[in-house]
Amino acid sequence: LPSCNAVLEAYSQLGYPDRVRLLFDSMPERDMATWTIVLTAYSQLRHLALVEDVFNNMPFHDLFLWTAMLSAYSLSGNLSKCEKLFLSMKNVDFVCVNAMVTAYARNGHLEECKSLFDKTPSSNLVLQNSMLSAFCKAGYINDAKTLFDSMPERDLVSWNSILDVYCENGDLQETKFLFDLMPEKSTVSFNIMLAAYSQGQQVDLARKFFETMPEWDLVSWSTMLAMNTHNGRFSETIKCFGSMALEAVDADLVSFTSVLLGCNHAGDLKTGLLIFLSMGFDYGIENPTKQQYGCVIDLVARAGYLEVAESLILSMPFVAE
RNA sequence: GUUGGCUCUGGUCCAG
Repeated sequence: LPSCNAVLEAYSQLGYPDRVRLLFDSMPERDMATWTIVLTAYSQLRHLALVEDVFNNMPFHDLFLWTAMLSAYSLSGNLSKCEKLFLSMKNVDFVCVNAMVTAYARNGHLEECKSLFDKTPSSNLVLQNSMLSAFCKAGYINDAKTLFDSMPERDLVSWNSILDVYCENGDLQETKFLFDLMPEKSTVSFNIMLAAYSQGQQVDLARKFFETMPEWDLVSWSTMLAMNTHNGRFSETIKCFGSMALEAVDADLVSFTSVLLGCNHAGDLKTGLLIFLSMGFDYGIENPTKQQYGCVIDLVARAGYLEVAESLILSMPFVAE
């Protein structure tokens, strides 16, 4: 059973919800861990109905499962259900309180977030990191800095969070200063620094910095794609998209959006269509969003193929506006 | 003496 669960969790982390489902259905016995893994897998899909179904059909509930459910409500924007569940819980621990703190922050309720944080007797590192990130999201730079400075210990997440505060605030100098000061760095740290250059309109510096990065993940590439598109450097966007494939980093919905926007701005119908089709055929992205359909329809229509544009509109999986 | 839950980074259309 533990090994089954481990495989189940691996499928979930790799993003294979279908396999999670298949394995789950075929498992002869299941324990609490099994259910929690499945619930978490579904909640990452943002498919709340499915998650609630699992939760309600559970024979037993424990703290882990409740926390996973809190997180599911939080991710899907159901703050009131989240809060209700939290208040109904008899025992809570740090992980669970932290999930609730994050839920408030994620859904724009900084007051409640801060209040729960302050109310929690002995804070810990993760909780403080969540609060840091909450201040960042709300643009409370000074509160973030005060908290960061007062923390008895800091880990990589703390540093990345405070780095992001200055990056989001558009303070390139301070971001760079902190970045150089960091005791250790991860790809996330590099990605934040890259975003700071990009936000500061320092396209050339960003490009240079990108070259020096120890490794690139999907976020690094997406940041570059978006930057090139925003600055009207369409050929760079396409070049980037090609390099990304060469590095075997699979583009996702976010990175495709930047590329399609680039095609749109450049009025490159041929490339836009190729990319749009490749998204489904080669990358298995079956659910283009309105924004992506919008790019392609715009391109097609501007090129004068009004009938094609019309049939595209009719083929969309949602109602046209 | 590790089978499961929480914290950090990317596109933001539409609307206004």
